[in-house]
Amino acid sequence: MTFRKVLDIIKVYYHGSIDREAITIQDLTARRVPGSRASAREFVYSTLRQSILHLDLKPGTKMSEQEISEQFKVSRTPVREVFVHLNQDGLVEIYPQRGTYVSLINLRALEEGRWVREIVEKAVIEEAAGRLTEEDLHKLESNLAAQEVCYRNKNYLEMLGLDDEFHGTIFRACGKERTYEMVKQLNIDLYRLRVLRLSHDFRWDQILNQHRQILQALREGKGEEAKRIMGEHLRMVIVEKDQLLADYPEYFVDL
Amino acid sequence: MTFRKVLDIIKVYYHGSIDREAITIQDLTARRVPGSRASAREFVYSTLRQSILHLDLKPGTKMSEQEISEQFKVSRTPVREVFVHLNQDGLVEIYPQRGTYVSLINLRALEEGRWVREIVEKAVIEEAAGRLTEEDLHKLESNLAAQEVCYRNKNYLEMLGLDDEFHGTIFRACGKERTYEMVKQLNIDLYRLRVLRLSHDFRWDQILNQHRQILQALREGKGEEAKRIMGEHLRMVIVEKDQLLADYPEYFVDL
DNA sequence: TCAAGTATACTACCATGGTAGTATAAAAAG
DNA sequence: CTTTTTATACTACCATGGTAGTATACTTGA
Repeated sequence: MTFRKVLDIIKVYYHGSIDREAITIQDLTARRVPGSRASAREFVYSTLRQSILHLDLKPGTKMSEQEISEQFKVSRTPVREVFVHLNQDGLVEIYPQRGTYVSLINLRALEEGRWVREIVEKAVIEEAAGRLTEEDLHKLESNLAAQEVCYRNKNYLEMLGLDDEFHGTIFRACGKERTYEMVKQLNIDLYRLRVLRLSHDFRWDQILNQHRQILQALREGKGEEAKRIMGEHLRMVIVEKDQLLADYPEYFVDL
Repeated sequence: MTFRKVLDIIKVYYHGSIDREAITIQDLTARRVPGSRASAREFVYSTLRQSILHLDLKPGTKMSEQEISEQFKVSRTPVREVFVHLNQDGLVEIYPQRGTYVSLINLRALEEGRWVREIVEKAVIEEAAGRLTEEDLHKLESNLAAQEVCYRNKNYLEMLGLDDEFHGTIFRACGKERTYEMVKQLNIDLYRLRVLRLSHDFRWDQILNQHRQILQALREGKGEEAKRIMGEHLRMVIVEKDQLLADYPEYFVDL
C-alpha cells in the first residue's frame, strides 16, 4: 500500500516541479490560482478523491490519518475533516478507533445508480431537445471532437472524463446542475468500475457514435429520438456481477 | 457570485430582522445521554441538522465554531468537522476567516428539486405497484393511521416527518433507498420551506387523502393510477416565489 | 464633513498533545 | 497443543493554543 501515485498527482497539480520533500503548506498556498483559495483541506480532499476515483487507491486500502498527513505534509486535523467529507461521498468507511478504509464498490448501488440515471437522463434530454442554445451545441461539438482525439490516442481515462462532461453539459443547459451532481454521486461506484475496466470492457467506438447521434437529434429538436438513443447508450454499461467478483473479489461487496 | 455579495445580503437582513437571542440550542443539547456511544461529532451533527431543518436556526444565522462548541460543551474540532458535513449537505455556507452561516433557501434549487422528485417518484411507484409485500403494505397503513392522529391533533411537524417516511417506505420496498436519500437531499430546501409554512399553507386533508388513494392503488396493483395520483400529489406543493420573497425576504435567495 | 489610514476584535484554519478504544502478538495457564 | 490472559502498538477522537485573514470601529488628516 504505497502512496507514490498520490504524490505523483500532487506534483502534477503543482506543475510537476516541486521536490517531494519541499512541499509545505506555504508552497501550496503560495501557488494557489488567484481567486481560488486552496486550503489544505480542499487540496487534500480533491487529491484523495481523484486518487480513489482513479483507483490509485484501491478499494479496501487502509488510509490512516497519520500516514496521509505525513504524505501531504499537513497536520491530522484537516485530514480528519477530509475523511468526514469522503465518508459522506461514500468513498471511505470510518471505523472509530480502528481505521479508515477506501470503500469497496457496492454492486447493489451500481444497479440502483444506473436505474436512476436512465430515468433522469431520459427526462433531461427530452427537455433539452430544441432548447439548447448555439453555445451549448458548440460546447457539445467541441467535447465530441476532443473525444475523437482521445479515442484515436487510446486515452481512455480522459475520454471517460469527457463522457461525463458531455452529459453534464446537457444537464447544465437545462438548469439541472444540481440534479447532475446528485446523479453523479449515485453513480460514483459506477465511475470506479468504468475506470477499472477502461481498456478491455468498453466499446468506445459505439459510445462515441451514440454521442454523435444524440447531438444530432438534439440539434434537430428530435426529443423522442434523443431519448431513445440515450436509453440504449446508458444500457450499454453491462455489469457482469459474477465475472467481476471472479476477477477482482477483493474490490466488491454486494449488499 | 462572490462571497462578498452573499455576505452583504446576509449582513443586511441579519442585523435588520433576525433576533440573535433566538439562537439557542441549549434546549436541544439537554437530550444528550452521557453514556451514549454516539461521538460528539455525530451528536452535534444530528442536532444541528435537525435545528436547521426545523428552522430553529433561521436561514442566514451566523454559527461560529466558538459559540457552537461552547453551547454543546465540546471543543472546536468536532464542531469544525460538523461544519464540513453540513456544508456538503448544503445547509451551511463556510466563508474562510469570515464566518459560517446557515444557508439561505435557494428558490432555484427548490424548483429543480421538485422537478426531479416528480420524475423519480413516478418511476418508483410504477415499480412498486403490485410488488409490495404484505409487510410493506402494513407499514404504509400504520403510517397513514399515525398521520390521521397527527392531523386531528394538528401536529403538523410530526405529520411532515410521517409524510417523508411514507414516501421513503415505498422507495425502500423497491430497493431504492439510496435514490430516496438523493431525492431527499435535493429537496432539502423544500423541506425547510414546508416547515416554514406548516400551519397556513398546506391542505393536509388533501395530502392525507392522496396518500390513502396511493396506498389503495398500490394494493390493487394499479400502477398507472398510482403514478397519476402521485403526480398530482407532488404538484400540490406550490411555490409562490413573489409571495415568499415578500413575507420572508431574509430567508431566500434566487440564483 | 468626510475620506483614508490604523487599531482592535473577531473568524476559520491548522498544528499538536493526550486519551479511550481496538487489534495483534506474546506470555501464561489449562 | 489449545485457550486465556496480558502487553504493546496501533487507531480515530477530542481539547487546546497559535496564526493568517477579515470586518468594524476608531483615529487621523484634509
